[in-house]
Parts: sequence; structure tokens; C-alpha cells
Amino acid sequence: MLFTETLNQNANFQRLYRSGAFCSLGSALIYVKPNGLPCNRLGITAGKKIGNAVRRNRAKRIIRAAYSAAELKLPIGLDIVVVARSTLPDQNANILTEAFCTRGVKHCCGVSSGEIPCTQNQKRKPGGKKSAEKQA
RNA sequence: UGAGCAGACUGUGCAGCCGCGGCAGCGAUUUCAGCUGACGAGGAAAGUCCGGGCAUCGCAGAGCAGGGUAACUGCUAACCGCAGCCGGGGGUGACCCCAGGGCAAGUGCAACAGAGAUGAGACUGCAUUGCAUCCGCACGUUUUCAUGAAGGAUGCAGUGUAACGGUGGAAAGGCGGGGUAAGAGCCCACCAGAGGAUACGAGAGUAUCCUGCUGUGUAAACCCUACCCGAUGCAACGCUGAUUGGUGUAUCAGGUCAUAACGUCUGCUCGGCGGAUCUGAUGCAAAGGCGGCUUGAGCGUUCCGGCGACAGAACGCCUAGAUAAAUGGCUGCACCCGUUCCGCUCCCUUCCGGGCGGCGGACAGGACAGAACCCGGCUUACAGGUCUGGUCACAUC
RNA sequence: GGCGCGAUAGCCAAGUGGUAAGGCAAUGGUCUGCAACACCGUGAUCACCAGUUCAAAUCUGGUUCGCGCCU
Repeated sequence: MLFTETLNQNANFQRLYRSGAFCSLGSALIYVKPNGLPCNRLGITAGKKIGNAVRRNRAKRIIRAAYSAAELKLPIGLDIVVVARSTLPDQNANILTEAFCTRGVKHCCGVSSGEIPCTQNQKRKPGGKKSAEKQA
């Protein structure tokens, strides 16, 4: 991985779930947000819903293979978290790779150039919702 | 040929393209990045159910408490493990299963039902004695009445008994005969258990004889007997280490209390050690990094001892060490499989159709499951396949 | 990775071998002109599979699921 480090702290994952711009790739979801660093950071989530350790490891390998295929096309300076869904280990890896190279790359370029905004998810913060109503 | 038993092994293979992990080498060098090479998941890596190594803590010990194991002999570093053997149970058999010490040391519990539930009880009964009533009526006294009398019935009270009946998981050995007023191991034969003696065996135990001793079940109830166990776990532990708060801890200073309390040594007691507590100051610990981290009760072959588990000797080999966590992704071919589909062919059948028949092709599928300090076991999950040795049934010779 | 705890009606739960308490909710009935309140009823494979026992929610072993701790 040329310009990529691993994202391994729980706080960073929570930050992306809360305020990242997400996009569906069929059997996976991606959350993207700019990080201000001269490199990309990649995090992978394969939860207990997917299955046992063999299925989780296969999901992570497929995601990493898809990312490395699309890496040269991505802009630099992003945090990316990929969440696997339970149908991912049953599929052929080419399906996800193709989706990542087209829709995922488009989404990341949009976030990097500012066309897709990284909004706060207000459903998880009732306080923010109230203040917005007061302003209205 | 079919069914079934036990043991051992294996657990898809090959090629191409693209990748990953640490290691070694090359080149470069402050690093990063690069190239080459060999290596890179399992029989259960799983569950974390046992046992050990290793590490730290404590060490002034003793007793109690607590936990574990349970026929016997061995193997092992150790074991709730394994091997052999004994006893019991299951199967026609190969063979399989068993928490398999002691309720006959003591205590507890045994609902409901039942007469009675622990060495208990007297319901229905059986037998007998006394009293009362009635039946019976030879004979004696007698006008009648009444009284006595072989025997029988009913009721009440007492005595003996526990066979029979029903309840229950269990009713104080079982069954048969004798015996008795009726009964009872009261006596006898056989059987079951217990105790004792002798013989054999390393032992559990087995065989024979004697003794009338017969005192339910439950110890995966408390408990007793024998043996074993310090606690915590690699997030242990050692070195290094940025920022700030609480916390813990060490030292120093000051205040308060006082010989009893408190803290600590495993839970308690004795005992040992520390006076205790509050405030302030200073230092240390925790993120991360490095070590621990893979040469080990190691593996393979041969020989030898042992029924076997296992032990010994010689020679050879080095075989994963990740940390948001590598050991893969895709494609093609081969292999295996199919109450799928198509085609050809064979058999049965008049036809419809049928065949746990064969061949070829297409399609779908190929299990359970991923090292995390390391070993020895156990348990659980698992598509299939191979080999070896027994057993039963049928047929043929 | 290591250590520990739990599972009982839709929900909260008691239950130390002998008929599975109780509360809320649901539902049927009585009361009322109709409701509410009140009263009387109704409901459990004790997570699952074996074993010990005459008898297991309880005791023992295994499996599944859930939860906590290692600042």
C-alpha cells in the first residue's frame, strides 16, 4: 500500500461513523472524511454478524484487495472506513472490486473536492436538533 | 453379497496472473521505499474443562476452613489422562458403557398415597381368655318361671402374632417344607447379602468351607476414610516512555489520636511484621515501543525392553511468530459427489411407463473451521476418502 | 488472549430435591345505561441434551446464547 496507513483507534472509527459521508457498495458500506494528513488511512469493520473467524477474515481480505486495486485512482488525505455486510464472504471478490473502482472512487473524489459535504448526523444528537429548531 | 464393530491415516491437487507476513542476502543509507531467496494454520488451531512448564507476589510457620480425586496395578513432568486387569450392565457376536470407596461410624431427608416410613404400625385379619346377650337343649331341682350344661353366633375389653390384602421407589432377606392355638429364621433345604477361615494372585478379586448374623433408599445430602492442592496469570513480568486530572504507591515534613484499634502475610484463628490516620511536597506506575516469543517433556527412521500405555540407544532434521492482527484473491484444468437436466444404450412391459442399470455432456456443490506464551490430555464440530483386523446373516463349493 | 457471571409467562422476578409464589401487561366474566375502579377466572417443555435419584427448575457433565472485568 503506497500512500496508506491503517486506522486502528476506536475513537477514529466513532468519528467517521458520526460525521463521515457514507456510500453503499452493494455488499459493503464506506465512510469517508478528510483528515488533513499527507496520506490515506484505511479501517475495516467486520463485525460478529458476518460469521465466524474464517468468514470475517475473508471479508477483510476481499476489502483490502478491492482497496489496493483502486488505490492509485484515489485522492490523498482521506480517512476511509469500510464496513462489511453479511453477504460479502459468499460473493466473488470481483463484484466488490468493480463497485469500489467506479462508485467508491467517485464518492471519495467528491468528498475530497468538497462537493459532498460531511454533515453531522443529527439523529444521534438530540441537543443539536433542539438548537436547530430554536434558530428556525 | 449385505449389515455391523474396533483401530490407524488423510482431510482436494496442479498451473498462470496479482498480492501479504516476518527472516536472510544484495544495493542504497538518517529513515522510508526497492530486488532476490527459502519458509509461512489444524485435527480439531475451537470450547477454556483438567494437568504441567514459565513468570511475578508472599515466605515464620502451624492449625482449621476451602477445593479436587475415588475398585486395583502400572505409565507419565503431571493429570478428572492413558494402558492392562477386576467387578457390574448391554449386545446373537466382533465389541461397547460405568462419578465403580464408605448409609454395617454419626446426622439429615423420604412429598402424595398408605394401618404403618425407620429398627415403625395394628386397619382388614387369624388365634385365644374374661364378661354380657342370643341360639341350642340330653339330664337334675321344679306347678309355671328360673338356674346349671357339650357346642355355636354377635358385641365389648385384654393377650399373642405379623403370614395374607391393599399403598408405595422402598414395608426389615426371597421361595418351599416342617412346626404352631394362630403365627414368626422358631427349625430345615436352596438362593441373595454380611462376617470368619483356607488356597491362588502383585492387587482389586476368585474358589471352597463354616456361622442364622439379616440393621430400607439417598453420600452428583452433610459427612467419614485415603491421597493431592499457596495465589495470580504473557493484558504475567523486565526495560524505556509524552501530556494532564483522579487513583494507587514510596520517601520527607507538619497536625490529630493512642496501646486498643487498623493495615498486611490467602478466608479464619494463633502467631509474625508495620504505631495508625489526615494534609502538603517530590518521585514512580498506567497510551505507545522493545524484550518475553519460539530448540521443545520437539519431530522422523532404525534397533531393543515391555501384553500394553511407555521407556532406552543410535543417526538425521529445524519446521509460522502476526498485533485493526500475514499465511490470500481471481481464472483454467483434473479429481470426488448428485431422489438436478439432456443425449445414447441395456433390462422389464401389449401400451402408458418403470429400473439404489451403464456411458457421455451440462449445471450445482466439495465439510468443520484460522495460530496469539508453550506443551500433555479431555470435550465438542466435521463433506467425504483410504488401509488393517475381527463379527453376524444369506448363497455357492 | 485470559478470568468470571447468568438464562424461570409478553415484561419484572421469588423459588437450597416433593403441586413453580407474586406484581405489571393481555384476555374472559360479574358490576354499570356505557366506561373506569373493584372482584372472580385463564395461561410456563423452568434455554437445550444427557446422567444421579423413587422423584430434578434445583445436584453433576456437555452444548447454545447473553453479559461483565483485565483503570
